[in-house]
Amino acid sequence: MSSSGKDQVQCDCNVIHEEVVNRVRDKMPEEEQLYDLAEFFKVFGDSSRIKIIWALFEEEMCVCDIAYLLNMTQSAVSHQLRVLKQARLVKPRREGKNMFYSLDDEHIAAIFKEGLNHLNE
Amino acid sequence: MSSSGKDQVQCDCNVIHEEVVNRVRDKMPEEEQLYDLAEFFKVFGDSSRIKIIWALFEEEMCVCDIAYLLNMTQSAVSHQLRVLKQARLVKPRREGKNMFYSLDDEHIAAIFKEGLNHLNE
DNA sequence: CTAACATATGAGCGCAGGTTCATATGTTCA
DNA sequence: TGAACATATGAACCTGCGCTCATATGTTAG
Repeated sequence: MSSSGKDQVQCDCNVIHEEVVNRVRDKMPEEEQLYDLAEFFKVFGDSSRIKIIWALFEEEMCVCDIAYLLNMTQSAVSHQLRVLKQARLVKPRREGKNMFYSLDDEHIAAIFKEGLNHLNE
Repeated sequence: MSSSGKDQVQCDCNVIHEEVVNRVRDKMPEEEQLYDLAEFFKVFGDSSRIKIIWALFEEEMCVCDIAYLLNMTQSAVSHQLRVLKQARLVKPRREGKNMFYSLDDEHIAAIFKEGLNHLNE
C-alpha cells in the first residue's frame, strides 16, 4: 500500500538484477489498475457465472428461466446476476413481472474465445 | 451433476418460455468445458498473479526479483508461480541457483487488453 | 563434504465469496 | 385492495484459497 518494494532486499539477486527490476517497475501500470483488472477477471472465475453468461450469448432470458436451465436456485441466480450487473456485463429489462437480462459488453466473447484457445492447445 | 435441470419447474415462465430454454440448452457447451473456463479465469482473478504476469510481459525474471519488485514474500511468489505454471501460463528455466520464469502463452496479452478495454469504457 | 544461497512445498490461519433460507420489494390481475 | 407471482436482498453457513511460517530440495563455491 505504502511501499513499492524498493526498500527491502531479500537476496543477492536484487542487487545483481537491479537494472532489470527497475526497468520492469517503470513499465508496470498503476497498482489500482492491476487490482481492478483482477477484480474484473474474478467475475469470470466462477462456473455459475460462466454458464449464465454463455446462456445469454444466445438470447436474453428472465431470471427463473436461467435458474431452470442451469438447475440453480432463483436466489442464487439473482445474486450472481447482481455481480454481473455491477461489473457492467449484463443489463436488466423489465417486462411485467419478469426481469430479462442480456449481455451488455462486446469484449466478453473475445475474452472467452482466447480462454478456450488456451485450453484447447 | 446428474440432472440437467430439465426435471424441475420453478415457476410458470419455464412452461411459457420452454422453447427458448431448450434452444439455449442445445447450444450450451459441455458442462466440463465451462468449468475449465472458469478455472482458467480464476487464475487471473488475483492481483498478485496479475502483477506477476504483467512483470513477465517485459522480460523473464527470477523468483526473488519478482518478490522484491512486488514487495511479496519469496514463498508467496513461489506458490503463485506454481499456480501459473499449472495453468500453463508461465514456464521455468534454471540458471545456476536461480529459476527464471517467463510467459508461456500468447493469449494472455489479448485477454488483458480486452479486460482493460472494458474497464476504460 | 559442508556451508551458503535460491527455490519449492506442506501445514495452518484467516478471510473472501457462493449458496441456502427467510423475507422484502415490485408487478399484475381480479 | 388483496392475492399470486417474479425478483431482490440480507444473514448465516461453509468451503476455497492466499498468505505466513517452518522446512525440504536443489545448486554452487570452497
